[in-house]
Amino acid sequence: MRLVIARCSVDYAGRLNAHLPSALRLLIVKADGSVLVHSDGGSYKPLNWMSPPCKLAVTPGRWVVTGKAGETLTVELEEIISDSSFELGTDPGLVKDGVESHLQELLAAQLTVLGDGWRLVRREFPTPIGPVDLMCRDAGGVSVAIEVKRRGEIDGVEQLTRYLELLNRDPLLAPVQGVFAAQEIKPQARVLATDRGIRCVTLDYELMRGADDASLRLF
Amino acid sequence: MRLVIARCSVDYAGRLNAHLPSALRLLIVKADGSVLVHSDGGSYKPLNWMSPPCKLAVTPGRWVVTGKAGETLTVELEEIISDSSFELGTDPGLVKDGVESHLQELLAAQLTVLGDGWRLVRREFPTPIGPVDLMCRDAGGVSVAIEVKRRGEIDGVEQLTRYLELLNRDPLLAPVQGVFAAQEIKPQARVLATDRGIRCVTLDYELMRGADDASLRLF
DNA sequence: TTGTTGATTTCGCAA
DNA sequence: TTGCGAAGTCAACAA
Repeated sequence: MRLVIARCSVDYAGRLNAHLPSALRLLIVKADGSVLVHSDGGSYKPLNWMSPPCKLAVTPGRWVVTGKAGETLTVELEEIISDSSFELGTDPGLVKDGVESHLQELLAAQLTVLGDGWRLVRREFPTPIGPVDLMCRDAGGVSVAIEVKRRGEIDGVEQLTRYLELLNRDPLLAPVQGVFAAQEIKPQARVLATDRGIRCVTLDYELMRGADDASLRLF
Repeated sequence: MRLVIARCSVDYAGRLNAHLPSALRLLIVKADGSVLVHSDGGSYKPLNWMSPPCKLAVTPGRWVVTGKAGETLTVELEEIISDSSFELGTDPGLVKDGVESHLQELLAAQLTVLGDGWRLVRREFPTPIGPVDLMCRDAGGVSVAIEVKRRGEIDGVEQLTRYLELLNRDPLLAPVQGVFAAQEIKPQARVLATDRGIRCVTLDYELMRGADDASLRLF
């Protein structure tokens, strides 16, 4: 990894064109040849960058990075303040806990959140257009397809609608009800879901995780 | 901006929990207090990070960064290889060209691309499920809702279909026709749109920008 | 290889 | 401030 602090201007030409006027910035060249241009603010996103795979051509005062699809990042170096390189080696990688799949697990184990007497048919119930997160039957034996999201937006409602349309063609399952379950449901998504007869349920992750821990402690 | 190369392990606790085992990494502390943990590969996204606004508490061998919502990033420093700081100043920022909003502007100013006698009712025409990019009336006074995309895919057709369904419930507007306009329209999107009676129009960005420049030169 | 979906998404615009 | 849609989205996983 090479770190350069330099006064530079940058141009990108690819899907769009973008230009950065001259200023002091941090340039990072990673082991795979990818280049990041960072300012001293903003978020984790660089001002400009080139993703791997790409090729870096260095000439005095100018770097030209060319990507797989022919897009180019051109860095004009005007003044180099600092230039250093380090061998970091490969990274063991990130371990995550608490994403959608976890939410799905918890809900599958706590169907009483949705109603008494519900039972799980299966998780990741397969359909020709993709898997339904949870397939259940309610106390009356009616099929219910559940879409689980961390944040419920319109796309998720569309997704569930497509599943329901398909599932309702199967006489062994029909009629199939829909439940849209998320930690947070956007107003527009709620309007669309309600308009289509889909029930919306807000999930409390901390509460569900707590209930899960409590049930584990009983054994 | 402070750059540290160090052997470290990192823990994040917020919306989710994430852990990074010990390894050599680049740590960036920006002027606004935000922290980025980068490995020597991957993309421009850090392995772990804390976005501003946040507060950094430094003790020997340990950094604790606390975010606005109480989430924390904890870095355990085991061995520091390099540690340097730089004053970069504020960045003039990025200039972009070629994104959807620009395409929408150009089309609004050049409705003749779609047909003679068309007039613009308004851009970003509001509906309960989101704004329609362009609302127009054709030469015969018939309402037309236009969805503008850089790349036309199925999602865009679905979006326009939702708008049309809603708009056609309004007796003051109905019947409302649909136009799907994009620089590039995927075959599947074209098939779906055509099947639903939506007209597809491919936009030539360079040509439209040229026409725009030409019209400006007349004044 | 191609497509789909999730993300600590981030970013920008408009109400 | 808040909400919503786009992004040079990226990245993981399945077909």
